[in-house]
Amino acid sequence: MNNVDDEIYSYVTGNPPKSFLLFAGAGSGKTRTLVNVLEKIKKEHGGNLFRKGQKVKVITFTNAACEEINHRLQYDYTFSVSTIHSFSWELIKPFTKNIKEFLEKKLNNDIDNLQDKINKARNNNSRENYQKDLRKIQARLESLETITSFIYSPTEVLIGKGTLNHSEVISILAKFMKEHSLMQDILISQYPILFIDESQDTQKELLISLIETQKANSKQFCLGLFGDLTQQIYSSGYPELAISLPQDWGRPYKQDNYRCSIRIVDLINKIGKDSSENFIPQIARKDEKGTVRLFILNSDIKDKREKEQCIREQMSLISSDPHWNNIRNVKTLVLEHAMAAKRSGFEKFFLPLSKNNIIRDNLLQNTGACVQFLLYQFLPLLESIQENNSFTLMRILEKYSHRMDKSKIEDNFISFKKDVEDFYSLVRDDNTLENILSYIYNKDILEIPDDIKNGLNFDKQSYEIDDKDFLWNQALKASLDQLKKYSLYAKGILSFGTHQGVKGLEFPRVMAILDDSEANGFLFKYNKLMRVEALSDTDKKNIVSGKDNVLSRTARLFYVICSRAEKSLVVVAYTSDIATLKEKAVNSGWFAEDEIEIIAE
DNA sequence: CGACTATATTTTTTT
DNA sequence: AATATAGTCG
Repeated sequence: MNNVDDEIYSYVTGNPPKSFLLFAGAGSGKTRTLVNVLEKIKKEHGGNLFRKGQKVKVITFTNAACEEINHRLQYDYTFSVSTIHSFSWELIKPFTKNIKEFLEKKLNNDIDNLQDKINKARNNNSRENYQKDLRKIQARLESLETITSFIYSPTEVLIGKGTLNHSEVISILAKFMKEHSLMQDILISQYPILFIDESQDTQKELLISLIETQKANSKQFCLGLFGDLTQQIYSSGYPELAISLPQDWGRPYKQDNYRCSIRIVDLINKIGKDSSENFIPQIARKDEKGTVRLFILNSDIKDKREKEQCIREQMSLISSDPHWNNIRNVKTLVLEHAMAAKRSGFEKFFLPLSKNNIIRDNLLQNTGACVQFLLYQFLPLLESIQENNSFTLMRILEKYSHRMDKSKIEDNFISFKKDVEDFYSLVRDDNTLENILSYIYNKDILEIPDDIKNGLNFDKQSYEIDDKDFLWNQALKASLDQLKKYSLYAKGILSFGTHQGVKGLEFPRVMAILDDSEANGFLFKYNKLMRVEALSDTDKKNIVSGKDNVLSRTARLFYVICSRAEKSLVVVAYTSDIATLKEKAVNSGWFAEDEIEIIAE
């Protein structure tokens, strides 16, 4: 326990308890503090809580964080750790009637808005789209009557089964807590102490309702928010959190950084200062000096992948660290998954499928029948053939192949064996998935999921742009090699990560790639941050009115990615104007002249 | 043709 | 939430 841990412990166990917002920057040991405080609560008050049937609730942003904290608490029953979504769902689940009322209101409201748009639409195509949406909402509204209970399942739209999606679950809890003191009572009687990790990104409406709950029950309820406003990177968060809290809240802060080397702490302090006036600089606690470099390249340079490998090799010399040579030892951060796909060579397979949100989610989470078939049946089968491993091949066929069952009869077995042997010549990395799968389909070697089957036999005349059959058809034109690369990415073996996805993580060597020209989103613009691209009128308006804006938003994301690095960091910036970007990098004090390299061609 | 409007685009979150 | 692009109206 250190000072801040003791301070927080005394807030939580005081009479009355004091709620608090802990400012804990990157690498400051925030989770350590959380765990220390919780362990002391257990030691001193665990028995008391148990007798009252109460627990300390801890809310995290991701499943991964949930698992990490649970592990560090040794899965102790004094605590209940969950993601914000499952927390919300658990609380609202029993109130089917109220959820129905909420949905009725929401859906009617959506219907009115759509009706408005339909009336105003001048374009037939968009009118039809609105009408299509309208019919979906009306169907959902009608199905409400017969629903006896809801399920939380946003990936499958099961009409009539009463499904709720991510944002609905959060909104419903926020609304229930705001309007019904019963909901507040249920919460605080179960969980008199509630800690929220990554509170800077916690949904604004829910955070406000929790703060209101605390105000109304300040004698029996302690709300502890852990976070770092400089690391707010989701737009659903609450940027005004710090200034909106009641005066009687504690505001401890952790200023030390135990993660990053001295030079990196220096860099992130400068970025942080530019992102907000209220930024508190960190103090480096590591002895290591560390290395920071900025490489600037032209946006339309060819072979980005190759250039980036050259940069890794240069970094190995600059930082005297041979691990930089191997991409697997360097966490490479890109803004979007598509950029990782292009750099890793699975874009032909991934890009078409990513146009459909459900397939995309399945691809990124290894879920769904198609993805699981490809990863756990199809690929292992092909790899066993390529590796000439007949033992594994037989094991897979025995487990998954229908023809194996029928092969009890001698004649069947001989023809099956021949079909498999003939298959060998098709199994080449450069052959298309379509060719390989067609053979498997025709000879019934494995049972292929319907969506992939429909993709193989695609012959529709008209279809939507996210039609899953069409997208599978496109994706299957990719080579086996692409699927193999995707499989490595899906299993987390490739060293790529997205800028937002690595929140909370740390890596010895980080390559942060800034490439606006390749990005499809619209929220972040590194070239605006670097003063290369002019600010739009909207940007200027937002800045003048003190609203969150591209510059502050991008600066915070830049802060997050740079602060992941423990030893050394290279920022790879693509731009249309190398000279201006360099000037900004030097003038802002972020990089020294001799830390900047330019790759012209 | 200029003025205006509609649309698409990203990340993360669950059983 | 910001903006480029495609499409439509007068």
